[in-house]
Amino acid sequence: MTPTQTLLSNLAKPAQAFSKAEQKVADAILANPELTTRLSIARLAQSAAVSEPTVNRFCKRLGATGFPDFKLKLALSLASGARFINSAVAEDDTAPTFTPKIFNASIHALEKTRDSIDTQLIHRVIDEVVQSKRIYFFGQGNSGPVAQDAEFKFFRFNTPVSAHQDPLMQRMLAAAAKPGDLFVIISYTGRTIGLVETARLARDSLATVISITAPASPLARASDLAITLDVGEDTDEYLPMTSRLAQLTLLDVIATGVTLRQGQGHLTAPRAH
Amino acid sequence: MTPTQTLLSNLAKPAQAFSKAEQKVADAILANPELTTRLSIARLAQSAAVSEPTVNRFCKRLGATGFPDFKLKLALSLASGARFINSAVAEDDTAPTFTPKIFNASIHALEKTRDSIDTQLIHRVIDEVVQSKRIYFFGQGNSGPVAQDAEFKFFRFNTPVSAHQDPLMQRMLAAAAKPGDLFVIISYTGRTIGLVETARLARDSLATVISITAPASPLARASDLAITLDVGEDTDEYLPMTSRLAQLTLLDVIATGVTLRQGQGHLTAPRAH
DNA sequence: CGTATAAATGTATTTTTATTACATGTCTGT
DNA sequence: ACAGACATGTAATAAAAATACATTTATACG
Repeated sequence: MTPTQTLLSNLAKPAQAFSKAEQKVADAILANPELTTRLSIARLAQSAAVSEPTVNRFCKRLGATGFPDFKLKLALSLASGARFINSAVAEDDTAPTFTPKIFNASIHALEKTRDSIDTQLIHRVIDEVVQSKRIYFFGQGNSGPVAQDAEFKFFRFNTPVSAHQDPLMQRMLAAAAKPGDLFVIISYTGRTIGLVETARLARDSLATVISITAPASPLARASDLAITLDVGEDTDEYLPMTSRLAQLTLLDVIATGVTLRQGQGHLTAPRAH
Repeated sequence: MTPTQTLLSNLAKPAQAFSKAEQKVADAILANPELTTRLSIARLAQSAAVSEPTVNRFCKRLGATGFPDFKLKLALSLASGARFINSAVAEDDTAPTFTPKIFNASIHALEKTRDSIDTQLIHRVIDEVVQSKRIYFFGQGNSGPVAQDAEFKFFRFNTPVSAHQDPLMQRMLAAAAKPGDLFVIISYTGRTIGLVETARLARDSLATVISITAPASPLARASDLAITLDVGEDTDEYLPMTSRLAQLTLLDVIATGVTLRQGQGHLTAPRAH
């Protein structure tokens, strides 16, 4: 998905073994990356106080075929907000520094999701939603609020809808499911045993199960349709989960799709609170 | 914010009064925009079957200073998915077209929020959170799930925390508040009378009230500290609310700030479901 | 319908920009 | 201190883009 946009982050990495002159080039670029994308090799060389071939070699070392290609990749990496991505929140961060980092992490998660969504699958999910007689949104833990948010969103349609966070209640509802019921199960990991069993129960009762979960997870396999979100590893110690946002937006997409399908419009319902 | 990235959309617009040769150029670019960003003016001219100066003039007509600048802007507009930005969801949209639109709207909301956040205020909010003995998150309707999400997030800290969506319960808790209690009230409009009264009640009981709400709203005025989010007008008929995402991310920011302040780390708590 | 005029497009040239080849310098290890 | 490798710069070459200008094509008007 996201291509070779590690450029800027590579640049900033202190681990990079740059030679003296190359470090000067890196510094000059970092001083004003935006500007650099519009500079000629001669001007950049001048502002870094090195020769033109040094700049050229620098570009090639970073994986570009030449200076113009480098500028292109730099511009791309700037556009995608990559300057903060990968930049973990550190112990010594303060509000002005970690705030944009967290927002950028969220933005990045949405961009990644946007670029990896299978729209054909979305189409089929919308089909199922439109055809269903009853919709249940299930989520546990962090995904609970997401399910509840979905309930609010889908409340506008004619189909009865409810959200449930309690595992026991989920299980009971799944066991009592009827054909025409649609269960939308939201789980980041897709490995919560209770939810997987609930999905199986619901399918055994001939209801339809759609999950929003991790690729190749047990839950995904146990579902009729699985929208898989690979938001990223959330490896970073201080960065909070961004998966919720992707899940929420995905549900926005589905709700919008249903609205359009029904041709009756009006997601512009009252918007209190 | 988002700069002059209307380039691609301008290109595709049939209304554009291009001359014959220029239309050929536009077609050639549209046929493969990605590739075009790496082409020389000579090659593009060749593939469009026009002369090089025609391409150059074409670029200038579209607001670029020349061909390289044009390529740069084109690349930027591709990277940011700008082909969909500004484009409202329309009746005849299908999954492949409205999906990126909705994601872009969400991304845009986060970008806007990121760029308008008062980090000094965030700093003070973090102070309050750290000093509090007890935290309540209140939200009604669409903000209910946000409050609940916050509860999950703040659960990791030592301070007792709970989220409440029921207006009556909110009111009761506010009336029974004690100094050292912190009420975080989330409301998009900031005009829900119940919530405003709840805020007053809590302050009368000498508790601290922080709101995440609309600028210059009654709730903002009734709070000790108000983080105001002006996400935008949500004017578009089919685009769903994006404010929740901004609220959620903002709470992420605060939680991260608290974690850093406590110097004990570990937002990397178990991440099930 | 033809001519004048303006607009559009192309050709040839110049200028700018990027790359390459090669020479010089600088560091490393013995 | 010196051989060798590596880094950097100088100068020449090649490529790309922009410009000036010529030619063609369209348009308006008598």
